[in-house]
Amino acid sequence: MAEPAKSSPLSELRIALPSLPMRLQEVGRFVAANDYDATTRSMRDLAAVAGADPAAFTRLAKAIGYSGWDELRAALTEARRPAQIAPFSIRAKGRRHGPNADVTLVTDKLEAEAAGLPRIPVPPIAEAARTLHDAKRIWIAGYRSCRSVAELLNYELRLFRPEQVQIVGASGPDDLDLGAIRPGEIVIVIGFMPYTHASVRVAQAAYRAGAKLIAIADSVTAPMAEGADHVLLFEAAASPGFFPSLTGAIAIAQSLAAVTFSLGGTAAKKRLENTEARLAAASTYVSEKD
Amino acid sequence: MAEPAKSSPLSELRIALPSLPMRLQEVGRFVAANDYDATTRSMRDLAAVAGADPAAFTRLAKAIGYSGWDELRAALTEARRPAQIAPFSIRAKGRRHGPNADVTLVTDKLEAEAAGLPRIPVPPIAEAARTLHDAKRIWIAGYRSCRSVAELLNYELRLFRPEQVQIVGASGPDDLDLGAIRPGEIVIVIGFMPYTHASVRVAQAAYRAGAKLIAIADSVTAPMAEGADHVLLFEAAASPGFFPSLTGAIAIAQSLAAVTFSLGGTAAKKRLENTEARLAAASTYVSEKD
DNA sequence: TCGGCCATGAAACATTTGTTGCACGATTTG
DNA sequence: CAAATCGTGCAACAAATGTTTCATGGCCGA
Repeated sequence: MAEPAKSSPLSELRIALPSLPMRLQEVGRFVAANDYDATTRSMRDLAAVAGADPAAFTRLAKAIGYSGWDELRAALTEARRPAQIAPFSIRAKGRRHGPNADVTLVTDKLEAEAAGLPRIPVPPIAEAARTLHDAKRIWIAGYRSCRSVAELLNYELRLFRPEQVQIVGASGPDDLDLGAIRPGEIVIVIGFMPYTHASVRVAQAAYRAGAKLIAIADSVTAPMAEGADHVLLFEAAASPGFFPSLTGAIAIAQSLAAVTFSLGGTAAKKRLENTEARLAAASTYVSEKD
Repeated sequence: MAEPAKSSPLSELRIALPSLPMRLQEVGRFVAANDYDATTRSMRDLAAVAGADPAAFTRLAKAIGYSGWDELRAALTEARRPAQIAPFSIRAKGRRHGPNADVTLVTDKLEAEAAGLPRIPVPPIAEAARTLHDAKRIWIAGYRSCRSVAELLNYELRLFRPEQVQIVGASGPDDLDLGAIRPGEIVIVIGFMPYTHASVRVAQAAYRAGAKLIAIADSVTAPMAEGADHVLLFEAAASPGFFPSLTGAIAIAQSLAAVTFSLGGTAAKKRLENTEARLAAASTYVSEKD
């Protein structure tokens, strides 16, 4: 059942790609990677650049269900056609229902989130980063959906501060880690309404241990923001939909990591390079090829 | 006066327009108003649509200083070519210093990310959500920084599809899960450049198992996007800073979950309520108080 | 090992492309 | 008023485009 999602010619191409002969795969990849040239330049031109036979393009088009290269190109051209600026009257009406209410929902969501990002107060982020820069040890805590933010922050910070950063509860019960917090260390807690007990406990533990606390939250009245040295605010409820949005929190986390890295100067850069070299040596990544 | 700013062929055209013969003015205006078609369709096609003589296009091109229509079109094509992703050497330069370079950095970052969100192609998200809606089982895979996206998606989907969603490698080696993938199931892989081998392996396993594949990636040429039934694109390199941005990927993940939930109708709502009730019973949340 | 099949590149094909020469009418100039 | 000039459409042209055919070479099954 269910259509194979032939939304764009490019997706049709991708779907069919693995089952094609090798040469057609090459050509197909080339088209996917250079679809702009595919729509503007001639088949023979493309063949010359791609180092392939012109006929391969025709065969590719037929292989994925078009009558020929011309038809494939026409489809690519239409798919690429710039969206008209919405006539405003059209956008207002018919929201919510209709055949593609989904698309409207997502569009609204993205717009709302995009609008929310510039409203994030920036100076506290820079200040918090300076605190992180001086820290000997950094604990990060986030629960439920905020766990994703915590892990991203943990990951990025560890790229250039490997031994000094860790997630609360990563290697055992939270309480073990909470007991290990020392004065002068830093605890970052991420959370928004409704707040989990666990995150509040971390915040309290930090306070009791004499550690500095950075709260990434949706409100200054959030329980984990009480007594925090830095509160970084984002708008969780800014976008439509049923779940609060984490886009702002992610943006903050990334900014925090970026500024902290930049404060680290050459030392941080060096450590990042080491980490990357290690990953490359372990062949974590797919090597580049054209 | 100096040169009249011949930045783009279109402005050259506009400048020369008033001094041209009437018919050429018409054609010139048509080209200016339909420059996308001018780059993609043939001269004769355009002439038919514009209701003009094909020769007029050649004459127009010569009148504004080009050797012929081909050269004008080439210029228009280049002017329209989508911006490349920053070549990395350029991105590093500039900014960097000054009293509050940090604040500037973050502000730029947030702005760039905000600008990137509306550029996310929405229809594929809605389509992918429909596929998810029909799925019996959903696997999610993301490695390194993309793990955070994978976990967020996993979390949100499990709120209303508890038994049907799981992260690849969550409870053992990846390979155990990869062997368990069945035809008709769905695999979601998140990744951007540089791509990890692990994510590519998951995508291949999905393909081999006959499962549907949804790729959330920064490019249609991403290895895990090959053969994917749906590719959801975001701009990882859109923002300044040293790490790619995951904001777009997070926004996509959230949108995907939101649409899938809305497709679930009352059944999904019911299950969400059950989950929330269970969490409340376990007193996960801090009770509201003012 | 043989025979059929498929993938692939080169060349020939008909079609379409951009261009140019020509004729006709309008406009300007002496 | 006549002659020259310019703007314009039409049609023929050579060049290019996309397609098809054919011969070749490799691969797999019998």
